[in-house]
Amino acid sequence: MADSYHHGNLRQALIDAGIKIINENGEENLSLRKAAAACGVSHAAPYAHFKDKEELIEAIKDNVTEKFMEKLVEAVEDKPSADAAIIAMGRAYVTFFSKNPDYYIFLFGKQNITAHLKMNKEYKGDYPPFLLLRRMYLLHLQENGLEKSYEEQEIELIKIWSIVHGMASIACMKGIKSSINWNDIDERLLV
Amino acid sequence: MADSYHHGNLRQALIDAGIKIINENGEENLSLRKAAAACGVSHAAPYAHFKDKEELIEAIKDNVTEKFMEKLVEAVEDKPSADAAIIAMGRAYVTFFSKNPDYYIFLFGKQNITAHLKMNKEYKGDYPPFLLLRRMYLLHLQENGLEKSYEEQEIELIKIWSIVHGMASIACMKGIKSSINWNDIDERLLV
DNA sequence: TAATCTATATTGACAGTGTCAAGATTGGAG
DNA sequence: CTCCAATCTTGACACTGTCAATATAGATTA
Repeated sequence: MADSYHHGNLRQALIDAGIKIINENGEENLSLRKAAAACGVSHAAPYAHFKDKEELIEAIKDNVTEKFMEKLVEAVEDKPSADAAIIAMGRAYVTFFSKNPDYYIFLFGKQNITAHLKMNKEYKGDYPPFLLLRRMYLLHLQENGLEKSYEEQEIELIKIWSIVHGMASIACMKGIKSSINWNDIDERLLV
Repeated sequence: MADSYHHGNLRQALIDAGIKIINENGEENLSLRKAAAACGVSHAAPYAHFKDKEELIEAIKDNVTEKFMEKLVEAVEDKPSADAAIIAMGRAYVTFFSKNPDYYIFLFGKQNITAHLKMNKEYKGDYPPFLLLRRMYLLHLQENGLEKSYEEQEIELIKIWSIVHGMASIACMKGIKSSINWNDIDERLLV
């Protein structure tokens, strides 16, 4: 099936090839033609599966976000308390992008994330990692018998996420503070 | 001088044209040829001033960073205390990018900021806004008679910056929490 | 002033890019 | 078996970054 006229699974093959190119040569080196060539297919073949270069990139983003979510969910599982889960999630969040700066730039760098979120109906207007954090946070309130207004909750949530996301962001700018071991200090920042 | 063979100030004209294109049509629409055309000059003329497209972009980054620093310095001036200055700086930081999401994406989005910092000798390995924050923070310690180890200082600094930078980052993702008025809550987050 | 030098700008070319239109191929539904 | 819709190819176009060769002009020097 590999060398027949029909590729068989070109869509996923293009996504995988795209991820490979991005990891090896950066996003600016990703082109539809190269991805097509990597799949052994003509330069216009991708247009049977993606209307745009943009649509391929969005598909790759979804794919990477899935991997991201796997790490977050994995970090949250089997934790004794919501607080521990939140800390573990923050640690995983920063670690993920610290290990893969290319992914951070790829996911958040290029453009407003809104367009991405809007394209993917499954998100229903909210970002999966943020939803996970909210779930953990509500658990935290419940476990500690706390009551907060909706606005207070949103502010605290944004505060936590801002710290973690900002750390991840800064962790990717290695030039600024490469001496700090992010894996060690993220816990101290979150408590 | 405008229509003579020699432009007179093509370098700055290209930077200004570049900023205009980015603000009006986004960075992905910036091309050397368009910037050259906007200056009424042939398509290869920019190569007399910039070795690369990248070098033009770096020059534009410097230019935008200057504008950014102006706002931060302005916010810090004439404040009664270091604490007030830090809060004002955080507010200005978020406001700047909240008003100009394109600038946030342009400055931090595309690639690792390291390359940019390394290219500009003037930075000497540290980012001007971060230096300003550190100065304010040291003032804060002094005013309140606090003594902290170097590592504690760095962690607190990163923590503050992470909140602010993360907020700015998220403020640019309007799709996620557009209902929040960032100008109102940043103070509550910082104290 | 006149000659020359250097920074600046032009012209023309090349490979690579995204995208579209027209046509070829194929697997599967009827 | 026939035909259709999905998939893929071929060929073309405008646009891009970049380079080499050349032209121009402002400044320097003789």
